[in-house]
Amino acid sequence: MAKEKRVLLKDVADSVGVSTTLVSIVLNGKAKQYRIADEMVEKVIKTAMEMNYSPNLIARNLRGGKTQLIGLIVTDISNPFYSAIARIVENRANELGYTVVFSSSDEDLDNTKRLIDVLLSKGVDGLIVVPCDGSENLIKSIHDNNTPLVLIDRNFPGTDISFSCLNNYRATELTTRHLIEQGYENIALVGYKTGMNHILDRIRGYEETMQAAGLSKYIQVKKVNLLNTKVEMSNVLDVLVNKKKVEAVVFLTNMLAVTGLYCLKDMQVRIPEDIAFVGFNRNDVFNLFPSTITHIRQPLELIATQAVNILVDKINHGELEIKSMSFSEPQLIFGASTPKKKDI
Amino acid sequence: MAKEKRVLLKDVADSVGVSTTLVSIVLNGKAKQYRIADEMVEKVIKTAMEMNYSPNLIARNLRGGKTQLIGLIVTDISNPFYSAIARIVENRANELGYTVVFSSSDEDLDNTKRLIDVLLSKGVDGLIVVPCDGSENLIKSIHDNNTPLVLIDRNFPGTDISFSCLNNYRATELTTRHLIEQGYENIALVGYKTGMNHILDRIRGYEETMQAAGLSKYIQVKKVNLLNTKVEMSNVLDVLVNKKKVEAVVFLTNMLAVTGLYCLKDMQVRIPEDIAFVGFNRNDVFNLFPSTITHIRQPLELIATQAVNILVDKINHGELEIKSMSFSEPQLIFGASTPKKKDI
DNA sequence: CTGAAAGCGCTTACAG
DNA sequence: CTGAAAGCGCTTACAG
Repeated sequence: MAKEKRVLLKDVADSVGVSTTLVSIVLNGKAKQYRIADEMVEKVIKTAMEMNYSPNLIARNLRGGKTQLIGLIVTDISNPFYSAIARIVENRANELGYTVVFSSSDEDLDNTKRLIDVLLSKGVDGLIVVPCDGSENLIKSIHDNNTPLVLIDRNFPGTDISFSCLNNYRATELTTRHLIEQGYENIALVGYKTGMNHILDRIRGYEETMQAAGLSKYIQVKKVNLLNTKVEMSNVLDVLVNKKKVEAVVFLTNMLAVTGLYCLKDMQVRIPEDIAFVGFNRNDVFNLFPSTITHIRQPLELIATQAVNILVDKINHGELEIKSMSFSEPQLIFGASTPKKKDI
Repeated sequence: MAKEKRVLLKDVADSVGVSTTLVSIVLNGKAKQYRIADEMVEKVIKTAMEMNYSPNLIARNLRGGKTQLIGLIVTDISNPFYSAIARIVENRANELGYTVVFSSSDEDLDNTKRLIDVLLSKGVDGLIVVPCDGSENLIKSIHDNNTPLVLIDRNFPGTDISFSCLNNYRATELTTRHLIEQGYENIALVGYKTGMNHILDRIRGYEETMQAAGLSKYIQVKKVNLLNTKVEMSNVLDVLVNKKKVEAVVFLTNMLAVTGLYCLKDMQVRIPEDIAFVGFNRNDVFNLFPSTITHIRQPLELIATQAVNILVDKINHGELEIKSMSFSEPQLIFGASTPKKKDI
């Protein structure tokens, strides 16, 4: 129970009877480069193992300026969508020898700024960020400061900041086209209030597809507030269902879809008998629903893995000037919630 | 776009025209202690602000041996239960000036060992760990090595390792007593295969309460495997419902409860008409269920906050020898899934 | 092939 | 009140 002193490089060196330089070289696999004698290499490694030596990364990092730490800023780690991303980021980062530090911004600009400062002062080698509304200038300044940085899930078009996200336009284009093919015309969209590009792209995908199909007069986009979503969602759906008599509704995020499901249930509106329903991303909740739910599937594995790959490239090869854009393609999963209209 | 050099302590010192010592003292709030002149303090702080100086924590840590980093090892950050804990840990850690590094062990001993090594070599000041089955010796050795360590969610009784977890015995005692009061007798339990104490305690709470009520002959504990839970759950529920004719079933984790809900739905077994149902922890899925679900509520906020508090105490006051045991009390949330038996 | 020494950016006795 | 210097534990030119 005595405070065991940690084994230092010097301890190993003393034990073998050589300099710390030699031990450091051997343990960093540069023996050949320095043409160290084979027996020496063996002896050093053996001793280090026996003494259970592990380098103090802090010291190593102070020297080399690298921590092998990646900072991940999401809006809320307890949101299943982001914790799923976090897990994939973690796995890929581990494979590449990195460890992940995470933080939640709660979609707040000041928080984001503070978190980035904290993470940078902890010495993270780079950042993966889900940017919040209004953070474009902040992110740009970090990027211009030559900090390796990759956006995930959302991006800033027109900047040279790298990102990995869904092809959002395509997601709603696919969805809308599917609904039209199934015979629906009065199709509504439910998103949330934000200036962020991922949502705007999803809205455009819907609007332009409706327009191209000559259904402009049915275009209606409802935006709820992210805060008291439940109340607003009830109101929005009440209008859409009872006043506008929409035939199908598309939700732009997973949380919106789940909330929508609850509200429709409360309103005793049946899916798909009374209204066709399309969600965004899979959710466990869908399992319990009488009919399977049609939804957009994001290739999360790909999106998150790409983000790490791009970031580590930047860190290692100093490819800070190069902008990597990774748009992953969505998949539409057909369920019973969007049957051919005549089938109802 | 030029690589801006980071502002160093020395830069500030040069700018003011004093030594780094002085700047360091002022910026660390020790001006009074060293009786530094007020104008000097003001000038230093002003200059540091203007130059946008932020200390290199790596260097500071190398010197002081502290990183203000906490390592959190859960079984899977993408499991909503653990991501909820992670979020609370994050919040409390931030309040206390710490940042969280997280890792997922996948309930695997070797992973746990590797992750602990990595986190320690990153220089985390302490660890919060959800220990996996068979990790007792590993954890003990870390603890004996005087690394600040707190277990969360699960604990090792009979050791002097601090922990913050639910009063697990009480959870199933409450539940079982409630069911008995509602008039049920043939009550079954579904857990999973593990030697970990939290599940064993929950089983004991059930068994001893059944026994005390003279219902020993009805005691039946089913254990599914965590891997292909779905298939095993179907089989288990088939036996319980169709063969054993149980009147009520209690699930020992949230994932088990949700899976149970799906399986019962597939089997077209109605809740509560055909069987009474008790879940563990709230889940969004419950919202969609025709009747509200009776479930055990863990005070997650308290459990996670306590874990951080205990850990930071250990880190700051070196209270490594003191064992802190925090058992938080469960709450039974009554729902429509466990009505009085005669009401059915 | 191997070692003495400088240096990464801080903090903190120690000296004045 | 203030500064010169040592030291945290490494790595890496530099010298031999």
